[in-house]
Amino acid sequence: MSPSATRQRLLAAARAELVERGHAAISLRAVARRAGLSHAAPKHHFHDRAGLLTAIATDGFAALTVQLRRVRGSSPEEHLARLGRSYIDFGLASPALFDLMFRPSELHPADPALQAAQAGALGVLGAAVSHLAPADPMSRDVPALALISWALVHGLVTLSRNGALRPAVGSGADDADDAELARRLGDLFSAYLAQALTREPPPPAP
Amino acid sequence: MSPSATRQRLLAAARAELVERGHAAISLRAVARRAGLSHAAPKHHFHDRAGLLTAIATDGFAALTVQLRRVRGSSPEEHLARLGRSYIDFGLASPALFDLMFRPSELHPADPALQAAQAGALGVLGAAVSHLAPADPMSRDVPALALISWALVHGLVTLSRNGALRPAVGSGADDADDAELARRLGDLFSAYLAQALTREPPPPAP
DNA sequence: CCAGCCACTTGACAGTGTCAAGGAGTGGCG
DNA sequence: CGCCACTCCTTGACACTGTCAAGTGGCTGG
Repeated sequence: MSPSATRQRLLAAARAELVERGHAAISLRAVARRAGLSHAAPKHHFHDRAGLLTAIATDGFAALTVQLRRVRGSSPEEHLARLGRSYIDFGLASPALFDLMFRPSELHPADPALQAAQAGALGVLGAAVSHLAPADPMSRDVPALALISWALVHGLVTLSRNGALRPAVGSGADDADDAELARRLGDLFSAYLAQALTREPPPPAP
Repeated sequence: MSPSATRQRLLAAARAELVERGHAAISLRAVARRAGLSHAAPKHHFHDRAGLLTAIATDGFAALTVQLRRVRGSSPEEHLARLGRSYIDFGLASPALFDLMFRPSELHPADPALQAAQAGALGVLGAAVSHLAPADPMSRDVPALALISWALVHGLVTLSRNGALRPAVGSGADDADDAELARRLGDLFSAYLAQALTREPPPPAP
């Protein structure tokens, strides 16, 4: 709870280990060593290994939320499209953190702080979609559309980092192409979504 | 390569450990014990821990492919919708396996057998989408739509198992409601997609 | 018959998460 | 002032893990 200095030091060390050692092969003893503490120091602040990871994931959701809140768009459609792009960028910029955030088996999924942070991120998407089509006859499906949009961008991040999109992009593709394809697919989806909601002719393809 | 008996026994034990111990906290020594072999037996057949997991993931993609190939639909739209539902069901029926299949950090992502199995599953979705709108002026975006559809159902599975959809479904929700919501969102998406492609009035909401 | 190979075991090593117990410092209270 | 309780952290230990090196058994082909 109280952000004691050593607790913060442990968290910083854990984040560093996370980004450089990659994925969740993160070791309590290694972060303690990096923080200059004894090997059981983490146990005191975060009861478990899962407890430490939960704290990091919670911070991750908070960071995602503020990043999404910063997004602006001249129209509701553009706003949603930029939100999706921002979400994709977040996932691709810090893959290890993003991975961890959606790995409930290694976290304490019932942790209230974690759930609150998670709900905060969804709230941004929900608000954006509800602004998109407030008077549309299908507006009762609007939360559903928020979830669909979320699932879409989330899936794009996952597949992109798996290289699963690569066969579609060509033989000489690299990671950057993969990421760019993910962004373009997100844009394309929001174009389709806007078209379906306004029932106007589709926008020119990118 | 050759499906020697003990190799099969190890794989079976590993799958059993995977479903009951959950996620990838699967231990080489535990599967060897369960298979009645010595603790280093897995090393001989699958060089690494990642090697074992890669073999299981490859089998998983193969199983997903045959399940998707079995799907039929009276119309291309219905076919795609049922494919999505089948994909979601697969992910929710065996969450640990599904998790593993999309965790390249714990696999050997460059393994040719794994990549082939992965491409096979995508091929089924790609074929379904290309049948959906062959003469549509936007048909050059059809592979993009296959990827979008894949990303959507994939994200739905991930979010559903995370309980991330739960806030939208109500306070008294449980896992079954979550799964049902994921399926309904998949159906809704395919309805939107069909509408966007045919530019006809939207179908009645479920 | 026997050399070679394949499939597997045995033994060892460093590293891990978790627990119990203990110590060092600090603040409060008689 | 003296003492106590408390929080924070360390130390030591345990069982367990993945990985490697070396060894063993049995089957096979020459």
